[in-house]
Amino acid sequence: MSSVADEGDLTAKATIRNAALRLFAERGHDAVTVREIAAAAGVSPALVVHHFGSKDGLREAVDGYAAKAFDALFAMDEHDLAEMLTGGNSMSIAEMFARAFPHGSPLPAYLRRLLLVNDPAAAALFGRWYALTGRLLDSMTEIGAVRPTEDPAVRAAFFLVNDLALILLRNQVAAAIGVDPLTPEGVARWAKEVTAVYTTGAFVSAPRQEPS
Amino acid sequence: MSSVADEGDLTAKATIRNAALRLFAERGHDAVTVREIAAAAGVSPALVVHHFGSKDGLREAVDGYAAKAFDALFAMDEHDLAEMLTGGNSMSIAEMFARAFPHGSPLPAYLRRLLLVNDPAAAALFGRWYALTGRLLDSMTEIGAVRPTEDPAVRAAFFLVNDLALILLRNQVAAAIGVDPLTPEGVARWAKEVTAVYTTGAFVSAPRQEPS
DNA sequence: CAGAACACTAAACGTGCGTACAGCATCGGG
DNA sequence: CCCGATGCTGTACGCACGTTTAGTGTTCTG
Repeated sequence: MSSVADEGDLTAKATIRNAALRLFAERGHDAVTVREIAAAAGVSPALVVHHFGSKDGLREAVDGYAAKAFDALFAMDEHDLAEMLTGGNSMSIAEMFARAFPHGSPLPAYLRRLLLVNDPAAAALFGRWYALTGRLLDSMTEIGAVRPTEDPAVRAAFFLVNDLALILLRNQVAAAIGVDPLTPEGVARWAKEVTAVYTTGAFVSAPRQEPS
Repeated sequence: MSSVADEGDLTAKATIRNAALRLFAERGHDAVTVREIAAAAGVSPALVVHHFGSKDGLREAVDGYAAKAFDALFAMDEHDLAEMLTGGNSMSIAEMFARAFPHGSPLPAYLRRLLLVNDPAAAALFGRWYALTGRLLDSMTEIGAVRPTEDPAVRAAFFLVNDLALILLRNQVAAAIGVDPLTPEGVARWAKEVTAVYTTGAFVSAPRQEPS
């Protein structure tokens, strides 16, 4: 009853939404109770229902809020596309995540939930990012910055999936290489190696492709 | 009461475990009830508790079963390591998944769940696969099949993560490129493009690395 | 300044959950 | 032949969940 003002001057509704976003991202929708969300937001459970109609309504509100945040990222993406083509310093989705969301933001983890639970909203997001990746690679191929390929669909999916993998497996990668790959230091170290592989390759030559 | 024999000559206990594995993989532990598992296995809910003690006991049994399946994959991995080095036809984890698990197996989806919820078993699995990837790349570097890198830790993580991403984002990739990447046809198409990028790169040159 | 609208709470309700318990067949060993 | 063990079911219990309801201040508005 006193921690409503914990998050600055946010309204109680926004506080509830933020608490739900964080808890949903950490543990999944099913594992979080309305009472927990209310406690985390410092309000009564009934107020959650009062503002959002039901737990599922809250879920939809959180989904919409996250989608808007990701769309903002997407718009920035579109805007920087031309700059990327001319400037030459490419930027991955993971890099944009690291830049756009301050350390500790629950949004990367929420995206992970969405993608791995086969949420339709995440499928739409993936589709848009896939289309963008394809367009970007096409443009870069036209200007000679990227080698042509027989299978541009798979190449675009490969690039996108590699990028998202860093968000999906963030914790495991952090444990493996000793630095969180979504921090500025981590993303720099990661991008350096990835750029090297994407530019010159890693395998020296291909002795054979398929045995039979 | 009659579908116990639906899965051949399996015992009821194994039938329950399989049903739980499939349901857990599809919808997550929390979203599946003991009554659903029992119905899917064609037994009474009480029998689930009788055989596994509790829902959590069932979860542990399923985890152990899945871990054994993944360990078998891992052993095959170790065995094929030398062959890979000499034969030259490299094999990704995703390829081994496609080979080892027949179409429709719930195990890929279960691995996805394990990684999603930051299960310690999944962390251990990731750690072992990461070590294996690092060893493999080291060996291949020694014999001149892979270019040396300043940051072998990140390179190993990059390769592993790209591989796992195909399992994690299987559905989205299937929707994007029009073929399930964990089927023989899909994995062949995917591997061809990935090998090309890993061998010759995709970017023509690197104009700049980091602006400031 | 009356009164509607709004933000919010305490308490309770009904449902579906995991689980416990008692009992019923079937069967192998003394 | 019996009898403990095993596999399995029907029923019921207690609890935690999402949600409802009734009510209390507090704030806009005419």
